[in-house]
Amino acid sequence: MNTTSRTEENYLKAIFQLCERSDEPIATNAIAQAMQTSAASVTDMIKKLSKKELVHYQKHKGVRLTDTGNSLATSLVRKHRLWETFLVKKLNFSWEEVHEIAEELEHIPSKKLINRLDDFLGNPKFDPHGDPIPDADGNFTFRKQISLPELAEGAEGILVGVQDDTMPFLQYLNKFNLTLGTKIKVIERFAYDDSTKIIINDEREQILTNKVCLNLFVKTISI
Amino acid sequence: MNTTSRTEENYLKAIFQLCERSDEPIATNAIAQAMQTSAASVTDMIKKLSKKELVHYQKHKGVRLTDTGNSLATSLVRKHRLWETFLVKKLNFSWEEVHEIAEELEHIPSKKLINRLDDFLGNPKFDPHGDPIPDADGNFTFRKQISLPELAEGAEGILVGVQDDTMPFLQYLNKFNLTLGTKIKVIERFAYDDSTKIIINDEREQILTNKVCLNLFVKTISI
DNA sequence: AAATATTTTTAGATTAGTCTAAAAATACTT
DNA sequence: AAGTATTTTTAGACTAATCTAAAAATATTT
Repeated sequence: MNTTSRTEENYLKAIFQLCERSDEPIATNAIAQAMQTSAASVTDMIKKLSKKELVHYQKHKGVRLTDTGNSLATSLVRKHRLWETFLVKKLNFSWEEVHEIAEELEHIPSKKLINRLDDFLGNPKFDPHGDPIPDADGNFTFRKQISLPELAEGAEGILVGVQDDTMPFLQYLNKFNLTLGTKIKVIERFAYDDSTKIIINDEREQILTNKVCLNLFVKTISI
Repeated sequence: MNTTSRTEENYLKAIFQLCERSDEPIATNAIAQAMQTSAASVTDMIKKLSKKELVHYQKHKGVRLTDTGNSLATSLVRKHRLWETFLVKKLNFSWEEVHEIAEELEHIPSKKLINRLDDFLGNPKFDPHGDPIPDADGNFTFRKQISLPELAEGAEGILVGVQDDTMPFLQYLNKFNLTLGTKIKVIERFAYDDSTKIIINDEREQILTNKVCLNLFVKTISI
């Protein structure tokens, strides 16, 4: 049988996501943590995926996705992000609450379904979180993260990282609810003192000094 | 745990559907046939569902759904039919090809999702096959089948049965592609000879004699 | 009502995915 | 480089859902 179970799919996706940040092979323990399961279970599953040639694996050396494994995982990400877009744009869900439902929907197998959904949504390039949606061939625009001062006036972005990761700075951010994933819209830049007026999560206005802005990385959203 | 697995859900739905046509308790074998599995597996599952109080069961006496079992099955039917409607009305699937996909989608658990989908579709009362869609409380209009002459001019129906089931008649119907599930729209009735002009599947016009019409049962569609 | 046929249930095995506990391999520390 | 700590793998067991084959219960026929 050349079919993948829901569980196998979830493992593939977890590995895919762990690959995104590093080119190193992925450790058993890292997968166990991501999947909320034991290292022993992960080893079992890795062997199975390896036999199916979905991952490259040598004992004690971690795993990498094969090309088939990678394209399978990419198609899961495509489905996940298209369904999220559907939930937000058509069913009026807020973009914090869609993840869990999309985790389910992404396992619906029909290729025709997902391509029709893609068309129905107008072939969006990015999902409501600002993450790129792979097209039917698995290609997607990599959107590099930029620092907040590079974000144009009027543009929106998602907070995805910080330069300065010392406690005082992180505490400062927390005070203003500037947590990872927060949506930031640049309202205006003031040349006088280089400060920037933003709106946080479409709700609250806030002024940030240039020093703070330089330490924030965002991904732009263009829906 | 008060949660039902995908497999349990499929059994409940099968039992529900077998209940629809008869008030008798459902036989193990009937379920086995519907589920394409062995009678032994059915007995195992029945015991499990009985322990969960989703079915009433006595050995060798067949099963019935309990109230909870029934409302669970009803909510599956609701989901199935709403997703089918979505696929046909929004994603332009033809209504023969949606069943299989809806079999998957009906297991997505979120109540909020299905209610939003219902609203998005304009709270339809019937699915593309003409079957009634239960509302959020599990109530649905029972639509009795009528013979074709009872269907008003301009109205549409789905062919669901025949009175005369002799070979010559069935062959006659086949020649005109009047198979079960065919969509029939009444264009005009001619008093002169009691014949009826219909459109078959939105495609082909056809004239039927009264004798033929009297032998056809349809369910009306009101979308 | 006895014999036969059918249906349903039990018994015991199988597979996928998981677990814990112990063994083996690798990595770190001094 | 030797000893300790950590990570990974193996071994063996568990659960859900299934299977086949045999036993038990019910239904049908003569």
